[in-house]
Amino acid sequence: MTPVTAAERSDAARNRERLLLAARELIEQSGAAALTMDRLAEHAGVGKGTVFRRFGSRAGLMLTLLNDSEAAFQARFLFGPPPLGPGAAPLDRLIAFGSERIAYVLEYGDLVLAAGNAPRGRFEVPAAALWNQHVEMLLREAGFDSPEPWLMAGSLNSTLDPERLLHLVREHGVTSERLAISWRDLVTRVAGRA
Amino acid sequence: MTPVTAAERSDAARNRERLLLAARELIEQSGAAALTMDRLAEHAGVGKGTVFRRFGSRAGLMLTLLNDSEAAFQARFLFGPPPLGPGAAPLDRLIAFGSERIAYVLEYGDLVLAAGNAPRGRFEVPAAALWNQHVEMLLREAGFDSPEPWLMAGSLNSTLDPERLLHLVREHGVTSERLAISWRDLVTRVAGRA
DNA sequence: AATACAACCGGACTGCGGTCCGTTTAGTCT
DNA sequence: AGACTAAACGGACCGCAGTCCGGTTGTATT
Repeated sequence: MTPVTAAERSDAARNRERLLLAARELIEQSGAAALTMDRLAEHAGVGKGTVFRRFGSRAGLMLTLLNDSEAAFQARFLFGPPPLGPGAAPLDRLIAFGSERIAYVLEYGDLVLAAGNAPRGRFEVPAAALWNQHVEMLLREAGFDSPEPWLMAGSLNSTLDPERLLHLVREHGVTSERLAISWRDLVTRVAGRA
Repeated sequence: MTPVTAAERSDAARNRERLLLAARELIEQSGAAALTMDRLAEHAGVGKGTVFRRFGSRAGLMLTLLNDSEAAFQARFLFGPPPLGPGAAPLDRLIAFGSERIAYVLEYGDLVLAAGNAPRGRFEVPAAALWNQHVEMLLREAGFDSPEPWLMAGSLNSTLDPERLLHLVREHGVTSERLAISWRDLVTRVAGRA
């Protein structure tokens, strides 16, 4: 295989694996919030510069750590079984999308939070663009007619902001069930009949 | 006058004034994003410790700087003339609330952004609780019946998140008019008839 | 195997927000 | 006025994310 973009050097690949392994170990021990780039470099037996060359920033590292689960989530709402995936009624898919997203955020908690402190805000992230597009598509399919469908999709998505969800759960004891109910209520009113 | 809580010492009061003046000067020169606590201390001719004792954190400083305009905004939606203040139909007040909030966020831009990086997130801020309460009240008055009115109010408010609004305006050229239209569309669907 | 070079490495360095604590000072009491 | 004390002061200090650059190493070429 001769890739168009030059292949990654072997020592670089080795260090990337070391770093990801070390990161997961440290996070398992003390949580993602306590993970500092210095400690990660030390624990992986690597210089600090290497950490930043690989991941760009702390948020980039967290994004990389979340990559697999995020890809799995995307695969489920794009191609998976109903009601999340194609086949169900658009409104049902929308409701399922919110519920699953809420569950995802609660499961990965601190990791998602730390990934949110990206340089140019948390809106440039490719994943966010995909969610927006997906919600917009479902709105259209549900017969939604509005002057600003793209902004409406963004509004609905901002409702699922990890910082907000985790704040409600951790500081106010709100359950994921209540969050899901509130989401269902919201999208039902916006997109369809009561 | 003999206040219950001990009066502020004269040197403390003098330094607070100095700091606020210096902060406004520096912000006028280079914008709020470029304001560092070290520079502020130096420009005010004061130790760094003093800055933090007064305002607690950078976010606290920004909040203090916004205090007057925030109080004015609150007075307008609580006691001011319709359609923002009491007297108009609840749905119209809700629509006006969003428009005015959008205008406020765009006017104070970086200041609001910097105030948002508070210690325990941007949800503990007293002002946020008041907005929530206000939106929830207007929803009830509009005949809104839902399993989770408080969460719904929070969802609607999260739509007005400064980071999101400023991102849309600055990176995507969205106008405040379009944002206001989208808000109107959202709350109309949630709270009332089209 | 020797050469050459691009990619990579590491850790010292910077600037930031925030803390700590020994010193100074404003207000009060005698 | 002089003494006392709680409050305020200031700047050295810390841990952090992120940058920089002189030295090193993998890899392709001959």
